This record gives sequence, C-alpha cells and structure tokens, in this order.
Amino acid sequence: MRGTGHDLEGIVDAALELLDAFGLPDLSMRRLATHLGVQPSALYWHVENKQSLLAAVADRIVSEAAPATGVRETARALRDALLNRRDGAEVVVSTAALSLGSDALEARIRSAYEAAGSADPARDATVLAQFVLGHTYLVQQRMQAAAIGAYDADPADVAAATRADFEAGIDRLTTP
Amino acid sequence: MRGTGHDLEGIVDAALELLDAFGLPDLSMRRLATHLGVQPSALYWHVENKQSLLAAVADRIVSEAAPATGVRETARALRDALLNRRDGAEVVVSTAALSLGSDALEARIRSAYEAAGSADPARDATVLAQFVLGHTYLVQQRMQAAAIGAYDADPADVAAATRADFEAGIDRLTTP
DNA sequence: ACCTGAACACCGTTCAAGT
DNA sequence: ACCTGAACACCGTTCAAGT
Repeated sequence: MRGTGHDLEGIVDAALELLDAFGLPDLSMRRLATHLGVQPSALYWHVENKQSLLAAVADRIVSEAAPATGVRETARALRDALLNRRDGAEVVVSTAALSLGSDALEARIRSAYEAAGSADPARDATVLAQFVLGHTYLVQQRMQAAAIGAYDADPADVAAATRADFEAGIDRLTTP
Repeated sequence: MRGTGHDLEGIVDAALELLDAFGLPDLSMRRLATHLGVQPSALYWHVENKQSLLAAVADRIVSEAAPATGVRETARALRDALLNRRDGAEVVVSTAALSLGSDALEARIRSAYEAAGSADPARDATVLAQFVLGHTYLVQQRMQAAAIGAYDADPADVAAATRADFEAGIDRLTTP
C-alpha cells in the first residue's frame, strides 16, 4: 500500500475492494486514496475525475462476465457478473453513457442474437440489455435493503427468488 | 419563499422544481433550503433525511402518470411520467426499496395485467416494471448526455428514436 | 513522472437555542 | 410547532510545490 507506482488498473482493483466491502455510497475518492496509502490529489494524476474512474470500474465488472454461447446463457452470465459485485448494476447503469461497460454488455448480447439468427439483433439486444440492467438493479437494491434489515428476507434468498422473474423475462424477450 | 408554514407537499414541489432545472446531482438539501428561503436544518423538521425526501419525490413522479386502460397503455403512461421529469427514472429506481413509487408503478401494471386476464399477473408485472425502469433510465441518461454534448444527438430526438425500442419491448412482454 | 500539502467550494445531519 | 445558528464530519477537485 505504499504510494509508488500506481496505475489505472491498480486503482480499479482497489476501488472494487472498497465497493464490495462498503458499497457504492461509501466509495469516495478520499477513502480510496487512504486505501492506497496516498493523498487524494494523487488519484487525479491517473484519473480525470470520479465519474471516469467509476466508468472504468463498470467496464471491469462487465468484462468479468463468464464466456457464454446463446442469448439466454449470455444474459445469465452478465446478470451474474453484476450480482457478483456489490452495487454492480448501479455502477454499470449509472455510467452507461460514459463507459464502454454498458455498450460491452449490449454488444455481447447482440453477438449472441446474431449467432442465433435474429432478424433485428440491434433492437433485440437493446431491449434485452435494458431488461437485464433494470432487473438486476432492482434485485440488488432489495438485497441491500435486506442486508440493512429494512426488508424482511435474507439477501441470498432475494437473489434466488428473483431468478424465476429473470428467466420469465428472458423467456419472453428471446422467443419471438 | 418566506420560511413559514412549509409542509412535505410544498417541499416536494420545490424539489421537483430544482430537479427539472438543475438535475439530480445538483439537488442538495442546502440548495433546496435556499430555494425555500429557509436554513438547511429546517428541512429536517419535515423530513427524516434526504433519502426519504427523494422517495416522496419518486412517489409524486409516479403518481403523475396519466390514467390508462390496458397493459401497453399503462406502461406508456408510466414511461411518459418518468420522462416528464429530469432524471425521473433515476429518482424512482434509486428509491425503489424505500418509496411506494416503484411499488405503485408495478401495482398499476399488475392491475392492468389482471384486467387483461393474465395467468400470472404478479410475475408479468414485475418483469415489465423492470423493463420500463431499465429502459427509461438508460434513455434519460442518453438524453442528459446529449444535452451536455457528449452524445451527438438532440435530446428530443433520443426520446423519439428510443420509442420504437420501448414498443418492441412491451410487444414481447405483453403477448405470451 | 508521480506525489504531497494546502486550499476552495461544497455536502448531509445534529442539536441546542430561539420564537 | 417550527425555525435559526453553529457546529461536526465529511465530500470532489485544483494547483503550486516537492522529489
């Protein structure tokens, strides 16, 4: 954790650690700097601002999705990747206009539609990506509420109980 | 704007004005207090914290959706209500676990499914609500990016161009 | 090239005290 | 009942200066 030789990759690593440990609301530039053993201002040598850092975090989260073939399998892999990081969906959605993350997510779905011989893979991918992100965001929010105790359920149970909703969604959105 | 006799309703009114004028990132408790001609601490007599205030704002946004019959018409009315307020979708999604807003949105869709004779209105409504929120959030983010100039399109055009995506989505999600 | 130190302009929230 | 004043513990970001 000495303050020498950091690069963007290492900063994203550290940001993901804080994200999983404390959640997005507590992921501040100052905490991140402390975690790296560095002054807050040092981060701005490597990163333009917090928004672009979060975009890089989003890209990384999406890139961690397992390889998959088929539209449904791809959608599941992407959902799993978002669920695998605390507040993962929120990070990806909130930086969608800046990061490649959301584009990468949609692009992977589009490739799957193309391979499946869709008549309009671009539109199909847009629609399914919007569902995947909306679904996962809301699921993850309920998980967080459950962890706080505002919601009377176990966080892990929430994920399980909502899997059927997700399957119903991709079922309708993948069979024309 | 004198500092006498405010209630939650009036505070939500003022918050919506600031939201439309400056967007969610610039909607702070301090700015809101200034807008109301009052000290920041005065707000905490009427509201527990910022989160619950945003939840009340979310409820109001959803409540402004036009009455509609039919699943598709209901989904369109809700999308329009979110698009009608700057960052409306983000406000509703981000307070989904706290506010009635997201529940109200899903409840309205559920009623429409029930009236249409759905075999599983609860699941259908959950899935469609997730799509409506995900879709609208991403559309609105592109509109905001277009307004900043980061996206090479007119904000109004973005809304128009994405309407076809929305129709494609509700088409798949409403016809079993 | 990479980081520190110090500052600027902000936040949300609490709480005694006023009226 | 409703609000002020003042404080606490934070933010993101900039920029001269150090090495």
